[in-house]
Amino acid sequence: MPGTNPRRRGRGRPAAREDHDVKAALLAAARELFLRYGYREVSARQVADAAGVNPAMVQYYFGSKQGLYAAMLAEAVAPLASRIESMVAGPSAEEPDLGGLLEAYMRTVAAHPWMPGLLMREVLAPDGAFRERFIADFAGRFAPQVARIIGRAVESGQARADLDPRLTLVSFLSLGLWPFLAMPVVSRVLGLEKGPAAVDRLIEHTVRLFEAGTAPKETRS
Amino acid sequence: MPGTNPRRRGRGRPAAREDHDVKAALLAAARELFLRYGYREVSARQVADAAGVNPAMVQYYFGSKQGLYAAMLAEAVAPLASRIESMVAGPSAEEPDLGGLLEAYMRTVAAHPWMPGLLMREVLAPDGAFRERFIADFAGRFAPQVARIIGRAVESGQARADLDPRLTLVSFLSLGLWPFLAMPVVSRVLGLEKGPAAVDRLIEHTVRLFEAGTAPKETRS
DNA sequence: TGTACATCAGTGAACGCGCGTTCACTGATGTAC
DNA sequence: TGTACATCAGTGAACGCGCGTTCACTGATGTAC
Repeated sequence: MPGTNPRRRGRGRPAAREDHDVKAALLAAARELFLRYGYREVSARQVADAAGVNPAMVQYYFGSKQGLYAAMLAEAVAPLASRIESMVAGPSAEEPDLGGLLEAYMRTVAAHPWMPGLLMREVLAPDGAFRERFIADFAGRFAPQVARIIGRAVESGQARADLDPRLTLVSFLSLGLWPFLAMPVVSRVLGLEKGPAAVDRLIEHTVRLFEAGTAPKETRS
Repeated sequence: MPGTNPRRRGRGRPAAREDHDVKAALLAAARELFLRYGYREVSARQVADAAGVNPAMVQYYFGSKQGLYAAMLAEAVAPLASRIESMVAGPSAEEPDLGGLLEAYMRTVAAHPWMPGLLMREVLAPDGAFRERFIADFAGRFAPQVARIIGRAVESGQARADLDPRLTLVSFLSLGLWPFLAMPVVSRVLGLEKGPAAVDRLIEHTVRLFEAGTAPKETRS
């Protein structure tokens, strides 16, 4: 009875087990490794090892390493995209609250620590494989919407009249994103603490700076 | 006369030529490729090809691919470091002008387009090979100095009293660095122009936003 | 319910390729006499 | 100045390795009768 001997090398179709979903394990491992270290830095074998799975399963389930990455990315980004969608489509559209929007944005980024790194890698890399798709699906959708919100704030007198909405969006994104990326280094170099309280303080500081920086000139509270 | 026949395969010590400095060619090619695409993305063979040089020359002159990268980096960063050194040690130390400092910082970055990408890659990569050295030589030296300048501005009443100098430095760096990194994408998504005039406008906008954002509350010009 | 068999999930070895690096070797150049 | 030779700059082929991917094969599972 060679087929039923559990000591035999694991060839042939393995017995079904509820706790062993190869595809999901690959996706989870891919998420953990790719989002942290980037596509090029991680080999398909490393992902398979981390998932406890035969390397050939990458091709079996996803066609290629790129296919696995794309599937993982879609899964990871989808909830984020819908969250940002609701942020920019919410009441902000009617009566813009740039400070509130910045805070919501920063809290979203803080809740998804892999986001700045991913964005940097995809935005930055002069010939990243997923750059175009990322721009089309993500940046291209939300950036103009937020720029319009800022424009409305300028028109309604809630923000400084000489503000260029697009440059202000660049400042908005810079202030909200980069700090999270730089935090590990900054906290070492400047002795800043980490943890949720530090994140709260960073967000509070940043929102105040941005609000003061964009407030109309002659207004006082 | 095999040795003097120019058609013979190029073995043996090549005749000296003034216009052919192998080491300098490697450094130049390394600068161009590594600073643009990053260490891991570029192979030593690619650098050698770009330099028009035998791949073994990487080991011959620099010991290893890492050695070549380190030599290139030292050469590229040295003038930049001294420039920043003079910026933070200049009159800013006595009577701080944060807006002026930000403008000088941004102009330096704009003049060295590879700088943000390099910083991102070295700062970002969770286990980049040169991360520690970079922090020790660069970030660790200047960041505390600038934080001190900001602190002095707060004490002297030139900046808002409730400002945390370290968090303000984070905002300072974010505003000054990230836009250059994101510019290629932002200009596509938002239809921003490129070129020196656009850089001027970005810097003017950013300095104004930062100055207004850090200005004391009750002061008016 | 029992049996025959197509399908299905997965294995494990191997493929070709580019990588960083090594190494035996070459002939021009510099130096000593 | 001429000659002998150590040194020096560089060549070109090869090394072992990890990569993404392919492929022949296996035996459990699902289905048809």
